[in-house]
Amino acid sequence: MEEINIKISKPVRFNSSRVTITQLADSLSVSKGTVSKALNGYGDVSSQTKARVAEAARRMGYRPLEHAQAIRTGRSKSIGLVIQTDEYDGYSFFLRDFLAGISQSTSELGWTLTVASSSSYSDFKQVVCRMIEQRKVDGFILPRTLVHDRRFAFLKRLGIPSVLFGRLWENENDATADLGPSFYDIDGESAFSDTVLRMKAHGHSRIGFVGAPSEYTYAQIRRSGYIRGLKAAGLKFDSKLTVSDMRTREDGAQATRTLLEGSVPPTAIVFATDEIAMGAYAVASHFNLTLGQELSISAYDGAARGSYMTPVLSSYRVDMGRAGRRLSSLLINRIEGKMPDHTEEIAPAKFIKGGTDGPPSLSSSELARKISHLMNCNGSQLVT
Amino acid sequence: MEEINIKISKPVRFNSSRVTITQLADSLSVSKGTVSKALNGYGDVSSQTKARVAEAARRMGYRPLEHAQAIRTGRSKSIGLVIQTDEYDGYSFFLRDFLAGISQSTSELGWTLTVASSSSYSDFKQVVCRMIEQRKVDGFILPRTLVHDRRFAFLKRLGIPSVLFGRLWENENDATADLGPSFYDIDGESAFSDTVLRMKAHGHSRIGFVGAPSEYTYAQIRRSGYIRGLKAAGLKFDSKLTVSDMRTREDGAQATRTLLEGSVPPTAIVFATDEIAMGAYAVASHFNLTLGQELSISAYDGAARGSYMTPVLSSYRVDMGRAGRRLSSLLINRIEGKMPDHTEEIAPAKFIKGGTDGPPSLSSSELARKISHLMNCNGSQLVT
DNA sequence: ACACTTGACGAAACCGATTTCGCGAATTAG
DNA sequence: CTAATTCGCGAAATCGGTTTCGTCAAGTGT
Repeated sequence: MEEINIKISKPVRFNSSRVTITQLADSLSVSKGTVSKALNGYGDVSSQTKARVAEAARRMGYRPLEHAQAIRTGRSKSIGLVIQTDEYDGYSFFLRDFLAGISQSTSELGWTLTVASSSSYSDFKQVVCRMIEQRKVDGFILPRTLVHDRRFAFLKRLGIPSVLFGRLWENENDATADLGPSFYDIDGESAFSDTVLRMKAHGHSRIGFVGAPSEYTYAQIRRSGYIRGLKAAGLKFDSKLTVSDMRTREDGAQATRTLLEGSVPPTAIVFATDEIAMGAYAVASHFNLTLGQELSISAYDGAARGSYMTPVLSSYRVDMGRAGRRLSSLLINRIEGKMPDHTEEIAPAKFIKGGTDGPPSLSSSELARKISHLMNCNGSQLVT
Repeated sequence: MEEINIKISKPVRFNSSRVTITQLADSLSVSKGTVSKALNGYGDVSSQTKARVAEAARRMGYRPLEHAQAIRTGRSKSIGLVIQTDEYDGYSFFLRDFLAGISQSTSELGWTLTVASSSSYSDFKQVVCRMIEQRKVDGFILPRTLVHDRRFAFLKRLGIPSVLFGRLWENENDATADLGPSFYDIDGESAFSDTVLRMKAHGHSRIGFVGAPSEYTYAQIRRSGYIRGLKAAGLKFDSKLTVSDMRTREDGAQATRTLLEGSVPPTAIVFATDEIAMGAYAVASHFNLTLGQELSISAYDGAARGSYMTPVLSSYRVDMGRAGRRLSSLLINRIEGKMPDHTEEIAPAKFIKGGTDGPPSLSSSELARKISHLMNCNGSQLVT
């Protein structure tokens, strides 16, 4: 009987240096089923084996191929973000920090961030369907919630998990045990309430408000903060001191002008966003009013946009990186079932003192007189 | 022989409404191998069968599951973008349009966009390796190229396709047939050359330049455009009229001041970015100079950032959406082999006339006199 | 007319995981 | 001490595709 040396050379395809579950199983002389079960915490494996497998996996640097997992489990370990190109370019200033926050936390948890864009609601639906059908993502982060947010309703109907940046406003499901969506939001209400109180403390008693487009939840929240502040300050709400649905700097200028030309004008105006507030600078300079003295203004925004102005706009800063991080881990934990279906988190905004608010140097009637005088002299052309 | 009716009820797992290749194959009574080969254009299938399969696929709305393809082919039909959080927040203004452009084109081609972020170069390497190892992406778009871009070199070494937004500057592989990276870029050189010529046409003859951080390719390109413009205008380069490596608005103010306090100050200054140029406003107001008359300035940026200033900054606008779209389709076509490995595309920037450039109302020496007079009176405190 | 290529397709292996199922050993119950 | 569970694990099916290989029929050369 002769001995034959047979060398079976497995076709060692260049495996791009990944360790597969088969290699790991072979090296432990167990089946790959056992390895899989051990790593996924089935009760089916002895704790001793579990430890051996875990140790070997760590040592060999094994990481399961998520594509392969996805085809069996239907989970892709990826979350989706659809940026909307159809809306006013409001949050483009914060987008970078927001994205960085999301992707940072996502990647720390071993997940992936998939970004798409949509130019309309029907586009949104299409994009989402494609991603879901292809199982590219397991859930979505929805930024910039609307009062009646069809996006959330749509995803909910499809059974796709989502978390919102911002709240819904409506209470459509009040009778049921349905708790509504999970969200992370900034406490805009307190910020605006505080702003009013601060103005009151400066000595203002006529305080105006210029609101953002009312379809956005944040617009409602900021407005109700303004009203809460008035109450707390013992001032009464005067609809002649408020304007709504402003969007751009030009809108803001127009609104400021409208308020100032009233018979009893406000000596302080609170703006829903920095963008809108920036319109006030042109009007103030047109009426020759020193901001922070003859007219006080304050606003709110996620970024230091107002810091480009002179004087620097008093405003609130939002930590968008944190928002992204929290939302991402909220969503992932929820998908993995590590967290109750319903979570709410509300973070404070941070006041950034600028030079545009202070004690009024003119009373409302003095201000009215100054303005009407200028109107008579100058006509009404105004460069924004 | 009795006939037995056996009803084999396949376990109809809820397949989330996807059509699988098996279903498609069954409905055509061919094997799934044939279907796959037909759809992927193998020569192994008769053109008649190909047509039948294609027709049925269309009719049934079959779309192969990309995860499943990925585990066999190693291709995930997804491109990656790593946004960098470690650099000055320069392009955050354009990020939204850029992203929207990328994802739009990506999605039109049936691909996906995966976004990650990194806070350093070594972080970048890690992030990239993870994505590659997991075969999450087939290639990368690299924004904001550096003169010596280690990111590109790194990916090239790994054999991962990439396209750059911006060029490299170095010519490291001149002797070889290596053509360097594919890129899309904006013709900043012409923009700056044109700006100098425009200033010359206004009547300026001392034209300064304030440059961006020299590690960025765009900084080199803009600077060389400035120099080309000087040559074309018949002016000679004076190193006392240029400053480099500026980044922020404060840097810009400092640079402006340095240039203006020279013995023969420039009557016009060209800034590499809007951000830097915005520092000039404070200096101009400090020295009581009217922009667009006593001092002309012009800049360049991807966004209308300068439009927040009064007067509006004369500048260039870049179509970031288009950049994103082109880069994405460039990369995808290249990965699919439909395009040569090397492609260059250079698009023009669009001049946006503001109010900060015009004929000089003072000569350089008059300007110098005015400034030195103010310096003697005012001391040198300057608020930016 | 016969060997020889070529064309078109099915069967089956494969990619890298998860999950079901069944079996033998160890443990518990009666 | 035997019967019934429970435990731990391997074998094999599965997910939805791609790719290799073998086969059989039709077409070609001499």
